[in-house]
Amino acid sequence: MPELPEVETTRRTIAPHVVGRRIEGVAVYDPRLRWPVPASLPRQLQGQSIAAVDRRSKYLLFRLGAQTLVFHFGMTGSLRVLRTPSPPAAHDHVDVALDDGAILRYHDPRRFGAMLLLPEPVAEHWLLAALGPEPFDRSFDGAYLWRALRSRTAAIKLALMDNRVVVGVGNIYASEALFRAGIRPAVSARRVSRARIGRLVDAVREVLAAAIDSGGSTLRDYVDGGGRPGEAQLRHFVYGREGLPCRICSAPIRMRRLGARASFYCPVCQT
DNA sequence: ATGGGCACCTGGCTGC
DNA sequence: TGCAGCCAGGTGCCCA
Repeated sequence: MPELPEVETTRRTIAPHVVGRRIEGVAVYDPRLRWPVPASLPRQLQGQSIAAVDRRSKYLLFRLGAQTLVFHFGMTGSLRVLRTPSPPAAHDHVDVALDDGAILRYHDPRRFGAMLLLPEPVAEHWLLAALGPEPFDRSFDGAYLWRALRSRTAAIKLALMDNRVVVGVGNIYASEALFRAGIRPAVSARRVSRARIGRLVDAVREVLAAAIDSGGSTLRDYVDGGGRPGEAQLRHFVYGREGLPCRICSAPIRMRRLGARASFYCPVCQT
């Protein structure tokens, strides 16, 4: 599901509806997520006001003051704002009712997602504490990535998807960024030259920024805070395009598995 | 510390 | 039409 662009698009589409609002009540229809939604959560959330909606990695953070309501969407999670109430459907897990009548509804068929209420500073919670830099942060540059990868023997694509190296890059955008940088996904990370690592930093930023501009990628489940699908999947150069002609050189796109994840590349544009 | 593989769960698609 | 098998955007955890 959601990689950084999808979580960020959700954040942007939801924030105008929820910032400054007070939580009237919470209904949990099915607490079975990656970690069970605590029975005490509705009582703890009731009456709290949402000061801001932030994102860290693929986590969405609703700042409540002393606590933060944290969502992770796993593979199939989505969060949307309902302006007019409707009865919960299959896989709708939680409704958060706001003081203006809007409903924040969490939907997650595969239930790999999470909903947690954590004390501030939430950045120090073990789930977030070991995360690497944000891709748009200044600290994520060629020098940093070179240092982070120079001793890593794993495939460059797997290293790029390692949250300790850089956050937010999942299976779609790892393939897309490596295509843009001209690097084959299976190459050992430490064997990629310093110059190409620099190009990869730019490629990661460009790919993620373009996907955010397109409202994220919708392969199956993803919708933004308004319930709308994204369009970034229409602009993928390699992901999901095995056998189709490369958009640059027309060579057939190839697929191979790395760490059990499908990885797509152009055998001509990437070396 | 790093790497590899599995597990968690549901639904959609393919091929027999 | 039915059904088994495979696959899917993530990541925590176990073992080498």
